[in-house]
Amino acid sequence: MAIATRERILEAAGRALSASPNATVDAIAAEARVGRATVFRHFGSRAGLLRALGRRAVAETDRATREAAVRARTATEALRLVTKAAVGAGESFRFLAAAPELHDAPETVQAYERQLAELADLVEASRQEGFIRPDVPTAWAMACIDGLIWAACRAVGSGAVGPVQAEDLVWDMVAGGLSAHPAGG
Amino acid sequence: MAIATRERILEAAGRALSASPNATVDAIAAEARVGRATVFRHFGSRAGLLRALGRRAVAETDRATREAAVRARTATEALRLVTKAAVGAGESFRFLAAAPELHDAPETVQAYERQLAELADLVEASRQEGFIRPDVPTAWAMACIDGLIWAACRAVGSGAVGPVQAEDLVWDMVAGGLSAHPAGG
DNA sequence: ACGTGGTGATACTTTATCGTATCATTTAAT
DNA sequence: ATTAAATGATACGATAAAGTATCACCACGT
Repeated sequence: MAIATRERILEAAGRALSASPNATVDAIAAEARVGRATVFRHFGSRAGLLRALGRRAVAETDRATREAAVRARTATEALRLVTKAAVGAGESFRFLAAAPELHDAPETVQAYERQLAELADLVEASRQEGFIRPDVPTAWAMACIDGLIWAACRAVGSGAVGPVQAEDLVWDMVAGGLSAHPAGG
Repeated sequence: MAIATRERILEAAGRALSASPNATVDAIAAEARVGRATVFRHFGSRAGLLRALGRRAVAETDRATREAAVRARTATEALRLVTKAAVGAGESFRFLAAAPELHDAPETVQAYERQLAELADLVEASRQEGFIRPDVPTAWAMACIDGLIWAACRAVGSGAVGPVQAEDLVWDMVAGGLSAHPAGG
């Protein structure tokens, strides 16, 4: 059951760390119903566990992004699908942004920056299609999307809105606030 | 120079903790150009320092909110002024939301919840004035405002946008995404 | 000049958590 | 049934940070 155990630890770590970013290995092991030693056997160290979580988040985001790119016929539609996908998946690893351990993991940092660059390209392309308004800085558009995804994840987590509704609400905000044609998408 | 030292420590703590939420007392003292012992003399413990920061944030937010309420003639205008004020001041103590030490400080938690309730009242009143659309849940409106303030603070911090521009951008998003009359405010 | 209060520096204790080692126990494959 | 691998429990050592105690120093008012 090596693989299952490993996966169980990763998911438990996600839960524990999003509840409190300084969760100890002990707490994570308890959350996973696993001995503390097993965590070290699988990941070597706490930092190793964090790195594994980072890799997982990057891979999952890439998968969702690729799927969106395949389905979408316009950049704007891709932007919408990517945003929605991020709302759905974001809650699982959104806490990683606050993990100082990952700032020292060049692998994860590079992948994250690549994803940001891809998102910037998407925003630019959507602007070319006339969706994003010319007067909105790309950096601000990206910050907004990020902040709204964050807000949606938190709202879902606290039960204020449902998971499916949250995706629509985020895109409504993006379309209303950043677009010249609020109805579009 | 007791008062000046205390204030200097508080501001240094704000900088250090927003840079990395686990900053040690040692790092905070260094940032304040102060001996580590002095920090303990003034605040007793690390948790005491965090509590003092929390009280400070609550007081500052209250002050800004009251000032906005005095100036504004409508709830919508008050919402706009409060939002802008939060963008301006938020960067100083936004990191406190991630401080687990404060979740155990009932005083700060209560004050924060009171402020959230006041914001909810403001959103409701603005809805009555026809600004916030009827179909937007109040909880989502508040989450959005929070997320956008967060985004603006980060964008300002990274230098992507200027501090004054950020306030306008946030309100543009709120007006465009949550309002029936995007021009208003 | 003198004493007082605030400060810096330093050494020390305590505590929490990481990480390692060990061994008995369970689980899965053959 | 036997064996190898994975696991749980536990104990241990190492380290980093919190918190305490002490002493020398400086600034300031009288």
